[in-house]
Amino acid sequence: MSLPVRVCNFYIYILSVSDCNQEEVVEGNVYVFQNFQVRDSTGKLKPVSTKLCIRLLSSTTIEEQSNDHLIPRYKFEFMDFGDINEESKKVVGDENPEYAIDNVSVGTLPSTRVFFNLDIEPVVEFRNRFRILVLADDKTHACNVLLFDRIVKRLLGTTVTNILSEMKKSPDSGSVKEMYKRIIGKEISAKILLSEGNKSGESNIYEAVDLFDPTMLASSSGEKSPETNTSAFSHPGVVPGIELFQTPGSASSVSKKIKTQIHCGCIVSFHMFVLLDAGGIECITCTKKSFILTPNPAWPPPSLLLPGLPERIKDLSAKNWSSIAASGPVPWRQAPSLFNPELHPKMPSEFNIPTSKKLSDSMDKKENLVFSGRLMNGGLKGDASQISENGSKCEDQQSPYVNDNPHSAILKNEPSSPNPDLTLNTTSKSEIAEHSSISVSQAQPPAPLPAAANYNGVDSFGEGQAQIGRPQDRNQLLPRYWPKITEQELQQISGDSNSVITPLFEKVLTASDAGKIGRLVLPKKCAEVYLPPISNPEGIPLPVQDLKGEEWVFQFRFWPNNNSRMYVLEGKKGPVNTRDKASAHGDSTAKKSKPGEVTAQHNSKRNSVSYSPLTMNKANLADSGRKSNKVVENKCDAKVKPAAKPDIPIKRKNSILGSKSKRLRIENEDMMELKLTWEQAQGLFHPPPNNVPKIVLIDGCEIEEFEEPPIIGRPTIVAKNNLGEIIQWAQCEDCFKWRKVPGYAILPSRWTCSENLWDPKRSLCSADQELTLDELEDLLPSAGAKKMKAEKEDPDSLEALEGLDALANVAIQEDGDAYASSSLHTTTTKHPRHRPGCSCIVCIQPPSGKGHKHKQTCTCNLCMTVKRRFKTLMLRREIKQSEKAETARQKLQQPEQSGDDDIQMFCDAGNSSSSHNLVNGEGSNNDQSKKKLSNQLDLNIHPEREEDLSPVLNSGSITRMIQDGTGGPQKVKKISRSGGNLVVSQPPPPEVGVENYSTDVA
DNA sequence: ATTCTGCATGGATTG
DNA sequence: AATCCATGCAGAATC
Repeated sequence: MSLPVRVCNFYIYILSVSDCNQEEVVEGNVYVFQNFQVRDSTGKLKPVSTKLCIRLLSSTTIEEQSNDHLIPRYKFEFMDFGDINEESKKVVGDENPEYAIDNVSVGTLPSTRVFFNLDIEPVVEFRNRFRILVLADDKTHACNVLLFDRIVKRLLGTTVTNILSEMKKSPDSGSVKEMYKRIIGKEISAKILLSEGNKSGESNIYEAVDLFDPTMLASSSGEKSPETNTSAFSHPGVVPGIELFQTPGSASSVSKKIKTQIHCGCIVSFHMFVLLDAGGIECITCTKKSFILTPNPAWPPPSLLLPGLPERIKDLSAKNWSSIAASGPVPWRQAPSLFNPELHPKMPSEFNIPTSKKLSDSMDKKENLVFSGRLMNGGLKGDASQISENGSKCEDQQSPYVNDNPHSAILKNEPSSPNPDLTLNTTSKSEIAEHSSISVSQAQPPAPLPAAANYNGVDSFGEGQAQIGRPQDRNQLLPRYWPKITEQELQQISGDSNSVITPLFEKVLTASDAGKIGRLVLPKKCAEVYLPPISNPEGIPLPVQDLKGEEWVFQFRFWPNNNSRMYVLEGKKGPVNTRDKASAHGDSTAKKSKPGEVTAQHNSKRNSVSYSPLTMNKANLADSGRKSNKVVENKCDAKVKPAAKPDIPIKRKNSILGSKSKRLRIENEDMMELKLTWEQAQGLFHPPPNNVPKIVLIDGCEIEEFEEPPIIGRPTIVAKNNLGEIIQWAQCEDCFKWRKVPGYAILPSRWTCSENLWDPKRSLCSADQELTLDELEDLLPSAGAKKMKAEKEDPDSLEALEGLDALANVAIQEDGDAYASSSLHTTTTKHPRHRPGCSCIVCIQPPSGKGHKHKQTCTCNLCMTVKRRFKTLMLRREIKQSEKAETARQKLQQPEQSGDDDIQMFCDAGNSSSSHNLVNGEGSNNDQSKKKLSNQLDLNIHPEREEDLSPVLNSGSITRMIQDGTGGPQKVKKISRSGGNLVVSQPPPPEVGVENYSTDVA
């Protein structure tokens, strides 16, 4: 026995241990040898290429050094098999060349005691090189073997290395084909190690531990081919082929593959063929041609789904087949057992073949007809009971599954049981072609399936409606991801198209999904089960078709996360771009198609508040996958248009509050505040004053489009006074008394009597209410009654209304609570950003909610700034707009004309109360007026920017200033609220001549 | 300054 | 305890 022994930092080997107790010497351990001979090495078959060896004597002492970890345990010198085999031929005498080869070969052959750290790159490369995959044939048509170089050398007379070299030199050389011809049709005897399963008849998968060319090694092998009478490659319609490949990762992988004829002259590579039902293999191209005719198409091969195939190939070959090499010649069927996720728990997923498990399970019970199913390459199954030849369980063959995919992890623990669902009573081959790729994948049907259920793409928990497919493996998903779309909805979606939509999963969009970041987190299992497997974090483009047939392209990718993956859809291409352009003006559209349904388009990259289930459908998966990579159809329940930024079609749901996420779980109080209907939410928004909406028609829906952003205010009851003028009745937040305010007034959400600037007599809660109960009742039917009715019908409405106030209040107070209490209108800011050192009003005032109320006489920096700016503003405006002001005054004298709303509004306000006379220009010395104005002013206003605004100083223009928080003419479309069940203040009508709003209602 | 990108974090959920 | 995943965040890239 020869053992490599490390001596003085180089390796020699022990020539003889005959006189020594060799049991003490174990390969891989470190010993201290004493009293031994050193001599020149002899012989050609030696484990290390050193010129010296030692000879152990009876006096040799051996002491193990168990704790010496500084000495490497192994040293490897790699040679090509061909070279070794060549050398082995030169040896004579009692040196057994086979022994030599085995002794230094990789894997777990009987005489091999060489173990590799499989993670070492050279080892991986070595193990993946120089082998030939041969499609052999026996009665089961399911015999695939892997030939190593030594066999190849015997069969072909040359090594795989030489073949590769020749291929490189002359790719079109016919010599390679000639070489193939020499191997095709050969009878090869396989040395089979019968497992217990083989003996009992439970398994027809045999492990070939060695192969022999009977013509060359007949004498050395007493084995007889089990199928000597069967033409090894005689299966009709299948021309046998071989594939020879080298480590793809070592260089440009494609060029290193020797592609060989499979049939009909097609060229395939290892990753591009499909196992035929009847046995044998077929190239992808031909498979595609005949796909529709085959009963059991698998998931579209990755090469069809993934443009970025090379990465997959690389991983596949480098990681998976390496184990094949390690196990020596084994039935090819078993090879993919290396894909056992248990063995490669962190290996990126390569295959997503949900079919494999099911088919494999079933076929296990069918004498391994598993391979008669049309499986994609790799979708194979070995026998878990297979034991490596040396008696130890081959660590690379433990898994019965081929799936090297973490996707398959979901399958690994599932019992292997026959599945009656597998009965393929194909009623329509075309349907099968379109369905089976996913539907067959269900390992455990969610409900007992009818015996011999028709497998036509319609599973049991569908209603059997044609054209509506259901994924059969949804149990792999958490229930919350189960598609919940109804059959009717599916039918609707399918519409006239002949496409079959199979809902795959749904996900309720989270805030981050719908956020402007444009990234949708996919549930891991959903992604791994239904979407093409990806191995590269960059992912793959994933075309998604929306309901209108427009195609989107998301980037389906992942990033590492806690030793796992986080799958996301991000980015977009396609129709969204045009939509972006179309609405790239900051439009914010809210469209009401019908009550309760809203389509929100908000292109300004603001967060959409829409949360909706995202249903991923698989429509014509197989077909689309082959033809256009159109893999997944994205569907939303509501008729929605994709929001600009999330780029995910979304629908608005009434509530998102059921989310499992704690971050989305809002406290009860907040829930109440947010529990409002669309109409109620709309009621919060007051159209910008003096802003005549444009009516636009979108999809047949009238939409009021305003140039100004809406104002969030307190709902009021709109009525008319005895003069027919529009007024509003507002309820005090504190005393609940109703106060009359001008029709144009827009009140803050938390409005109280003290803010009743129009009627000082009733600016205290102690003042009596103008309205009698009867009058109030008269009013309520027109407005409040609706509200009350709504409340009666929906107990939540009251809460919702309260919520409205709260929401409005929040909105109003957001930018400065110090002013909210005394402000008539919410203020917004044009200030783009408040940087450190900014001296704007916002920045110099205390943080929101912490400021004190500023009295009229306050001379703090804030107030002085307000006054100063206001004064400057007024001066500039007065000068510049003097002519228009004159015109305005003229119009003031013609109250019935409402051509200049701003002036009207100003005059109304000015005349409505003697205490609220706004002053033209410098005349704004009335404290209260100033207070009011200051409260209404955009505190960050830049007078220069205001010059193009409303011409004169008036409440309307001021209001506009106040509301113009975003600068330019940002359009805000507001849904027409006519007929809404919530009466809110209407856009301030161009009322004129309202002398005194404190006049009692007639 | 804003957006994009990749990753980290930690609560929620599952096994 | 392990895993999922919603979201935050820092740095890079881009506007």
